Amino acid sequence: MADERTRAQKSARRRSTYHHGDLKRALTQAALALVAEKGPKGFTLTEAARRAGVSAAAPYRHFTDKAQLLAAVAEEGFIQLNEALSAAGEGSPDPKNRVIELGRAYVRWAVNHPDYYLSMFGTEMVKRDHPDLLVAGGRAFDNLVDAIASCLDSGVLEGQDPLEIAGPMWSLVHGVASLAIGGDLCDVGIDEDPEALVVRATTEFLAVAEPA
Amino acid sequence: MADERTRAQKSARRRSTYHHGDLKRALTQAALALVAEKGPKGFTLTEAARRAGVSAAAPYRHFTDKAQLLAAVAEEGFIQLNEALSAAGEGSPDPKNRVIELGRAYVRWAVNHPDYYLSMFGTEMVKRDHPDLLVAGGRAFDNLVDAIASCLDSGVLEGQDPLEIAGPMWSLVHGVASLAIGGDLCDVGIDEDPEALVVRATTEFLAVAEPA
DNA sequence: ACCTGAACACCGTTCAAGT
DNA sequence: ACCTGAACACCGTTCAAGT
Repeated sequence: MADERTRAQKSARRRSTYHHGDLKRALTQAALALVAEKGPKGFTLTEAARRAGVSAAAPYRHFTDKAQLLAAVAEEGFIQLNEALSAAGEGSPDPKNRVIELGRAYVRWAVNHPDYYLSMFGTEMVKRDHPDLLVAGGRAFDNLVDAIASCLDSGVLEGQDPLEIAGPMWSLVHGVASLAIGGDLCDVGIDEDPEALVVRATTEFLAVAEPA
Repeated sequence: MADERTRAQKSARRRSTYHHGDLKRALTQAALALVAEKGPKGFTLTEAARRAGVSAAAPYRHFTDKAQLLAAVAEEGFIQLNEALSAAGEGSPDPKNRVIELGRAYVRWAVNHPDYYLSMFGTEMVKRDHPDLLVAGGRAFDNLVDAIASCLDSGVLEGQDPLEIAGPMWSLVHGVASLAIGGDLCDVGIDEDPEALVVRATTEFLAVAEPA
């Protein structure tokens, strides 16, 4: 209504007791903060609504359910991861070195943002149900595929399909990130820094595909 | 009441409508079934109690909280994984081949028991808080370490500490298992069978550490 | 169109009380 | 010692009703 319009426009003064403009964005922001604070496990739709200043039922005007709000968080995670990877890739002109640096940047980002990472690869929702999430995830993955393709093109690595190398490589990198976040490496007595470990492992792994 | 008592004593001779004997075991069994049916996410302490035929408060006589019951499930998972790995190891006398077969068996077990696997590596509880879990996990991991140590001893692989190879190797194998279960590999267009992928990847990885 | 309020069917957990 | 019953403080979700 007219009243609401005004309120929204001077939000700097009036705030949002009346939840005007983009509650959707406010909820996503609140969800992001909550996941960062308490992890994806402690994230609650009700509390996200509370922080956004609306009733517990309000979110259902913008998200079909809790999982969809969590998917929005995960999507933001993939976007940020993608940015971290792009930056790392641009900083490493040499194609093979770039692949290694992508691995390092991936693990670094994951370890520094464990809650995001868990929301991206946890089981609270099924990616398949959230197309935007698949797109964002695919974009992040493409950094790796492109770098490997460069290696193949320039003859630094041998192989046909870059995916044949990208699969194992992603598995390795995700495995390190995942086990590091879970504390599992430490639990079995591996105290090596995860970044160092992934650099060592990817370097060795890539050595195999080198031309003779 | 008296009625219930009678029921307890017969139901196949003795049974446990009266829940006496080992409710702890009954709860663990119920939890196992629930996790297998609905995944660790859908697992509920209340329903585990319901299936065991007791009130929602009863479990607290045997477990401090929900996480501890889930830890019992995860521990059982590690025990079964350990058995699968031991069997695979014994079937492969050649040391290097044994390492590869351990990777294959690991991924196979994980893909065939995704709910167990998720309860073992999910975030519903912190392993650190459950010593038995660390022990069981360590035992499973030792299969890999021992096999790698055999390779070093027999000179099939070069290196100092088996953990230096076991770390990347576990990361790789866990990464494949984890991404396969989550459907992430398929999502980015990698349709290769996870077992085949892990065999290929570990074989290549081990080739690097071969003596010249 | 967007939000509230009240309601429903659940949870995990605690605690007095029973046997 | 082990379990129940009732209670508490939450959830996610739905739906009529307000503006």
